[in-house]
Amino acid sequence: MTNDIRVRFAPSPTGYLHLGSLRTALFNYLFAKHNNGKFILRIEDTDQSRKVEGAVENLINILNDMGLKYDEGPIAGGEYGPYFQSERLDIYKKYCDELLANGYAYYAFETAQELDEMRKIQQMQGKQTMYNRRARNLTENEINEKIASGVPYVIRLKVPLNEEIKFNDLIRGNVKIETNMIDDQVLLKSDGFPTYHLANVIDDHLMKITHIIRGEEWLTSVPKHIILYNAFGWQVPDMAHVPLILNPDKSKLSKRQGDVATEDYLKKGYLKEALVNFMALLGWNPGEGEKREIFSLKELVNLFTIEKVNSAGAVFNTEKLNWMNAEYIKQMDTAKLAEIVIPYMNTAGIDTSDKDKYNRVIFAIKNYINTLQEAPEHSEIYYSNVNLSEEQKDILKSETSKQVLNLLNIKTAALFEITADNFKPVLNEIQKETGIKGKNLFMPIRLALTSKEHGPELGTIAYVLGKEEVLNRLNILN
RNA sequence: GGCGCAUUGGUGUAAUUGGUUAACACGCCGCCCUCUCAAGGCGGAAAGUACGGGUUCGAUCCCCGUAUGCGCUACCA
Repeated sequence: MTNDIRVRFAPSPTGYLHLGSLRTALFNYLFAKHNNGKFILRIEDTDQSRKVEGAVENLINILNDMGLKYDEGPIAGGEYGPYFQSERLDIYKKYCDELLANGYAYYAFETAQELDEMRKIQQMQGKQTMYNRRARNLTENEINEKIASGVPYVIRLKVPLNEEIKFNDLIRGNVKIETNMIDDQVLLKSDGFPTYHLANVIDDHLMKITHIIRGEEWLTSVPKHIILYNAFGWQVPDMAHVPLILNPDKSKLSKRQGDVATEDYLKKGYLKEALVNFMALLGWNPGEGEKREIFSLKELVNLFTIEKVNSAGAVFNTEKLNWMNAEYIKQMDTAKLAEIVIPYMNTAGIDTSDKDKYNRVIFAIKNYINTLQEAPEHSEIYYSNVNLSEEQKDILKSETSKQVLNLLNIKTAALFEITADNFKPVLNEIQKETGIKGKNLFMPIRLALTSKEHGPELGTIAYVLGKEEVLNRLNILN
């Protein structure tokens, strides 16, 4: 690549990784890796009131967990650190002073209450709510006096009036906004911390970010950023605003309508590979006749281009996720599956210490589960005692049932052991010898072995239970 | 309210630089397999591309308007 591609994922540490953020991170990662570029993690922790303990560690862990390893960032380090915005305060201050000196920014002294009132009045008048830019008219003396007497202040962006800002979004094409509609955004808060707008422009430039890929919610603030880039005389990076992820009712994906944290889905037993695969296809696809749906991270890296990202929001469809997760589970090595399912089994009170049996259980349930969390319920028949209802007992009391079960008992006892495929022939023998077939043959056995009308084929059930347990369950009936 | 963005079956998407019987996947329905439930195999219903105007010999694709949805409208990101 001629010039090095550098992108960043810049979350604020909220304590968990929102699915929308996951996808933004994923797209950044895919774009970087596809272009042999660098993927940078930067922590946007400029809001002191929203600090969450341990959030950053968690974020880093989950990102790594998902396979989205960053090249530069907290802990990993890099040439352009620090990667915490809270540790870059002096940098922001310096550039802010530069803006002030060159007339691109100005001091303002309104209190939060005053601004609230201003907005309320504007609202009542049906006007657009924005700062009325009145501090632009303060004289130098007034400003100096206020600062000297310790009045708290912020620094605002002096938005050029009566202009039109145009930019080209890699996903949406041309976008234009009148500067008169743009607020004189606060750049530096009264606590000395920068706002997102200031910090992100400075950091992206200093960190040599070439492409900004972020959520659609930022689209309307791009002009503010462009004004800043221009004020500094910096080149504006390319931008791509990815569509939002939506609830089934098309509102923005929110907690109220289900889980939104990546961690929640991992906990529920969705595989990270499946989750990544699924999220990638939300708002993006390789196009051009590509018929596959299942892609590894590596394949995604190969195929990903920003131009193929959609511009409309995408509904998060849990049913498709379930299907995809089931696909990954089916393809997974059984031993590996057995291992990662253990915690789910143990929480559900299933003892997995008999490894031989446990592995047979996993083999049997592999095609039945969409998520790891569903494993215990499908394993129950192999571990819990048979518990028949009165109705089921009646079925077993019938003449044919007795005949079948007695014969099965004898024939099973005669087997050295039950294997994956020697039980079915036994059933065939019984059918031949007794003339009983179909439901009358199989259902009594199914009930005797599991006390359930539904389940895997009997050969599998018997194999999982093993000879001893099959005989146990048959004998309990007597 | 203002500004911005979006709009292909229920959902996710596809459709060479405007010309296709509008394709694929999930879901749904049916059939096969089968003792049952899944899985798997086969097939089906489901959009004429939000609506209305243009441009064009011809628009899912280009332009305008309307509607709807979403986003932004903080000393939050």
